[in-house]
Amino acid sequence: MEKPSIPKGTRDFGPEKMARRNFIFDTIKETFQKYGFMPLETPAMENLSVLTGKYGNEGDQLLFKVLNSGDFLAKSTEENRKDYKSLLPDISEKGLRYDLTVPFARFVVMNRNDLVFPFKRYQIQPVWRADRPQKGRYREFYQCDADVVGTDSLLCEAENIFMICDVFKKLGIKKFSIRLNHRKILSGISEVADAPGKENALCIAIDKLDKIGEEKVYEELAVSGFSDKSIEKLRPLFQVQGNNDEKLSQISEFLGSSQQGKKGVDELKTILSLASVRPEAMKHIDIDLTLARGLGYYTGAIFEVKALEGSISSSISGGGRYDNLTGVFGLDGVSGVGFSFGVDRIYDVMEDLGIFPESALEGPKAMIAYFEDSFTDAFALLHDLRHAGISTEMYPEAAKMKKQLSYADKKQIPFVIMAGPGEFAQNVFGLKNMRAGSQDNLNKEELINRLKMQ
RNA sequence: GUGAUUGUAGCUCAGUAGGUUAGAGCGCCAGAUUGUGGCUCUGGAGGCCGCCGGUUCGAGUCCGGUCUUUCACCCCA
Repeated sequence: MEKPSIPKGTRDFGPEKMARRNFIFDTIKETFQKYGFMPLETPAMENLSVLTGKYGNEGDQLLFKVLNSGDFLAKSTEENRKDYKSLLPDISEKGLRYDLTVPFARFVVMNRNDLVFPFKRYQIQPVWRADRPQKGRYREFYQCDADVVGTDSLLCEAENIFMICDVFKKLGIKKFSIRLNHRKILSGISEVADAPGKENALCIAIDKLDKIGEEKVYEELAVSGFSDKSIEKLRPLFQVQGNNDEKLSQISEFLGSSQQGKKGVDELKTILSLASVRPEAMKHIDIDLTLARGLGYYTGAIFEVKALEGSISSSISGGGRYDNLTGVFGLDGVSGVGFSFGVDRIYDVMEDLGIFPESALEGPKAMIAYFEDSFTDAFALLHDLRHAGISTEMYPEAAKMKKQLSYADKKQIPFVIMAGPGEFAQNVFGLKNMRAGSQDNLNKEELINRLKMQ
């Protein structure tokens, strides 16, 4: 006998975990819908032509490829078999989706004539990456994306911030910070540092600030080819402090005449002023010039969310604006803004804080415990209870009372209805509250009404 | 992709210097209690010691490989 196993970096989710995960998913879904987003699902597999080249060289390596069916090897040429890169197109033309954004862009392009723009969609599906697993990093994980495409309005950014606040409030995560920055400010910074073309290297280095410290960032910049002079010009950047308005005026000064930078600052000011209609949301927003976010396609405001309580410090949500999402698929000029919740990490944060509500358990409300002689009567009562909308089950066989109650206990079913022949004859049932250990005698109607109210 | 690390019962983990029959706690099953779960007591089941190969009279223990786990880097949610 071979011991069963699951692939590296994948997980099973048992009933308790699913109850908790569904609580998170449902909360996010409700919020997305409340803000007018419509659901979308795309296939697990995409054609490799859709996926490759969208995530950089690193990304292509992390794509799971799907082998063609049939005798694919026969179709390959001797020449191509020499190394795997040239062989690949012969043996694989499909891959598992790597994120939800690229399939979404593909969908928008394919359906551009039928969609109502601005188009708002949300999408909650698993994605796959052939990465090496680590703490909080899996080869299969869920993304919860919401994007709106076809408008430049900064209202969207403000709404994203509100959605984040709504979701975390509902989940019970009270202390979190939404770090906000702007890609054009970062461009402006690289202009000021006389290194206009090196924006990416600048972002990668700056993004590591809280992880490796200021001096190491300078070292990294030097390695990436920044001159000492450039680095020296960057120093004031790390001295920026104060509240959000103060930070923005300092960075405005730092950026001087940079047109790019000025536009970024102006946009952030607008977003802040829009967000100010909800003062409690403003408390979470934190302008942070060192926030870079890796994804290459962002061009406008970017933001990232971290929990400030508990021991999980990685980001639990994030997003930003992109000017040309669909350009690679031949549709230019579609601007959009989107963000995503990291469900796995939100789960970890909530577990760490012990804030999952008990109602997240998705078991039945009641169980009927009965005896051999009352099997048929119990089965009929079961139907009546379900018909009244009460989630109920009965133990499938007339086992010993101890066994039936123990089953209810383990499944954390809150109520057990004691229903033997005597009970049915007199229409008086024992309703046992498993939590309290107490028991009341009720007739069928009272029983149903009582359980409905619970 | 680079460098480490882990693997013993369903779970968490002991296992002395290589030496008969591999242990504990929790969980599971049964009974004490024939119509009442949790608590207690008694008993029981359950292990190719990750897998393959090597060293040895003898390997859970030492060596090599492989898979897996965890961690750092790269990158990322």
